[in-house]
Amino acid sequence: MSEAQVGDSLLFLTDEQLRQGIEAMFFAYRGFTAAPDLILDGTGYGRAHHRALHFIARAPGMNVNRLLMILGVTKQSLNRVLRTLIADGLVESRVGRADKRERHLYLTEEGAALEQRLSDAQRKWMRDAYRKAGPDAVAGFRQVLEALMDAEIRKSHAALREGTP
Amino acid sequence: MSEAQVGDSLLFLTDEQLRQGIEAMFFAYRGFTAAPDLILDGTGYGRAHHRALHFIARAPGMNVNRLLMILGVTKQSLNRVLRTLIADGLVESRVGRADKRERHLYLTEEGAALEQRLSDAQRKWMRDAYRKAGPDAVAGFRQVLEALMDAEIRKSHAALREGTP
DNA sequence: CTGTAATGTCAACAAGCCTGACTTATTTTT
DNA sequence: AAAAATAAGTCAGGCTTGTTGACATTACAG
Repeated sequence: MSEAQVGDSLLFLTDEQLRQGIEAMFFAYRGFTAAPDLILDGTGYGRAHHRALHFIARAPGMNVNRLLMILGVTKQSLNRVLRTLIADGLVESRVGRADKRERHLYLTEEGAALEQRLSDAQRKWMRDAYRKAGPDAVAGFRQVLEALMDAEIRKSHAALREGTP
Repeated sequence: MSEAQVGDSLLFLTDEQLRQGIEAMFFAYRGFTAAPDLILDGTGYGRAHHRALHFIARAPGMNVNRLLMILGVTKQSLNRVLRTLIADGLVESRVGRADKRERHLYLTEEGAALEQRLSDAQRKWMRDAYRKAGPDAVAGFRQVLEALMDAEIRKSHAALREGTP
């Protein structure tokens, strides 16, 4: 509590301020997933499917192992999701050229269409929030989020932004 | 990175920038919950228990209905969590004075101790991120989070900051 | 006394995650 | 060429957290 407020930009780090940040993160994440969840309700898919679609759309041709690392789940868990998406014709799995053990993942037209709907809803939400908060706030937002990721996760994130890992 | 600060203040709203924000949110939330999850692993409790403990600690004497609204789950789901916490002596449920139908929730000493451990870990994570990002970034972060919560959720959050709803 | 509200309980079920053990190809190493 | 490692997939079983639906208890209000 009385943590020596040396006037020096430490004042905002009270436990109370931190707690408010934690709660804001909790509520914001709920708001963040609400829009796609609504769409998914009608489809028979869930958040896990959404995440897979998102990252396959993001980096088409990604192999299963890399997707596994990005999502941070077990292959059994991912496989169940992927199996239904492939069976339903939303995702296509192609044998690797260089290494035939690998399967490279692509969205079909139908898969891309669903991903678009989900993505549009979520981006709209994000865009509205960004507009309300303004560009400076957005820059700060991104900085804090980056800092909140741990080192390993940040790598996945960086790899996605570049072309290839 | 090359974060395109062309002053225009609309340039950052490209789909690509929004998508990066969405992904950052996804990864950051994982980092955000990682520390308490580690502690919970040893205890036999899960995130649902953590959330209940958090909000009971935050507003001692809160009744079940209010906690229900804040958490946004069904009473059956919360009840299971609450039942184990009460049975294990981490939470105490007292009959309301004014309205004896209500149950008011309090942490026991043991409950407060666990909540502290969880809270400390999460606050440490948050504090480190805040420090890395700096005060201006934190202000922006909070602004965007507020905007990301939808109206209903924001009410829950506001209710917590005041005394009574 | 009756209707409504707040709370709690039981049962059944699904999503989504996990571990462990194992198979099938294929590539790499020895 | 044989052995080891890697990528992917599969089966079986378990856990947590969420859902519905049906119903009981208690207490307040008219």
